[in-house]
Amino acid sequence: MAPTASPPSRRHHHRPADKRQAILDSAVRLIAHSGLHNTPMSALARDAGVAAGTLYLYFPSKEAMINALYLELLEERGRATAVAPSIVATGKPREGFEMFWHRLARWHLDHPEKANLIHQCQASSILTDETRAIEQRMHAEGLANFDDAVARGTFRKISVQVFWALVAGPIFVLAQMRDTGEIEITDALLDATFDGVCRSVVA
Amino acid sequence: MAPTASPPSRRHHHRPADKRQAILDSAVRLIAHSGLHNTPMSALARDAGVAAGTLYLYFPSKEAMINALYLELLEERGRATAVAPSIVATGKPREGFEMFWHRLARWHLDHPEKANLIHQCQASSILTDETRAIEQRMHAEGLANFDDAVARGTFRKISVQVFWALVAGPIFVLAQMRDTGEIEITDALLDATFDGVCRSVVA
DNA sequence: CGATTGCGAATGAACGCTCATTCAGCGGCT
DNA sequence: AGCCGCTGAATGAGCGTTCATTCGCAATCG
Repeated sequence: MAPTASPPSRRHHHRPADKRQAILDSAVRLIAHSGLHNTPMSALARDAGVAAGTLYLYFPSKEAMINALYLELLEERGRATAVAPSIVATGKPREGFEMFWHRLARWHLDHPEKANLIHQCQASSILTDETRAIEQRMHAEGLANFDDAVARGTFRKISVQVFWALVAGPIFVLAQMRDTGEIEITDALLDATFDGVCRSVVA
Repeated sequence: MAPTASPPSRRHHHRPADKRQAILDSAVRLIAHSGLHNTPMSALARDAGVAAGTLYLYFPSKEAMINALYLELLEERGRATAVAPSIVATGKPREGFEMFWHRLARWHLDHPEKANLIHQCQASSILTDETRAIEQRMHAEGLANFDDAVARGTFRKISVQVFWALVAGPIFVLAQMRDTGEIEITDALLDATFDGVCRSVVA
């Protein structure tokens, strides 16, 4: 059944290769295309090039797999949007913010399938309480510098929640419009949006 | 099971009462609670006080039912947020906008189950092309006055898409945070958000 | 005015199918 | 040989959907 070229087998043993990652990659692609609940484990296994049973060597259940995948995507997005502390620390917090926003927007637009999966997970009721708790912790970390920035007068005096809503909300809507084919994302459109976002939160 | 007083209107036979609406109401409640795909038709029928087969007298399939429900919710939201033309026509477009925004926010916050269902439908791949097309038509109607308002200098010169992203995005994020119990919505929080939105789109 | 009949609405048990999950066995490694 | 990662056919629960049957009412008949 081995279809395409097999990877240049890991020397020493055939280890639990990056099979796990292959499974997750397939999950992202298929679920973004067919939906969380129209993607059977069998299809997932076929696409990843493993047997159905193999999935259960890496994840205890479909639900657990989705939850793990969700958290890994959040982490990946967090890494992709992290701004070096050096930039924040220097007197250019405004630039740090622009960097962050553009990275967040870019991530959602460059990885439509991953962004879509995050969206599906949030809407469906598949995420466990534990996952939600971990997510909130990550979110809190990511916005740790916010209070400092407000204190320095970088941002207007608003709560973190309002800040996040004003900053991230527009990105999510743009991403969704793009998914439905309603719009094409251009640099001009992004810049215009960022301009609006700045007016709403920057002091 | 007949709950409220039935209108005496329909002469001739016992007509299809508001059974259809009862089904849709149950759908909103159960789906918001258990998720689109963890809500079997059987549970829906039980909650609505009808037999399983009855559902198929009103809708040809589950998918068709969801699509119909989705469109009806969009219409309801459209009606709830519509601003009288008289207000728009008079020299107070700024007030018209404030009215619209607060109504949109209120609707999402006062009807968490309905808003949640809309969200779930958009994320899942259950909506048909036809439904998406109708939705876009409705959306275009709703934003018909936008160009005029820009011409009059009410709003900054931005595209409709950017406008919608900046205006609605924050509301969706707030609603989602509220659903997960992350925040409690207060008038102050809403006002702060609206203030930010105004800065981003109002000239 | 009561009995009878016609008919569409409503029922709910049954059907077929899909899908998550399991497990007995296989093949290659050391 | 012994181990281990992996396989994939088998399992059975749960779901959407169907349809033969029943129900309730109104018009018609005696």
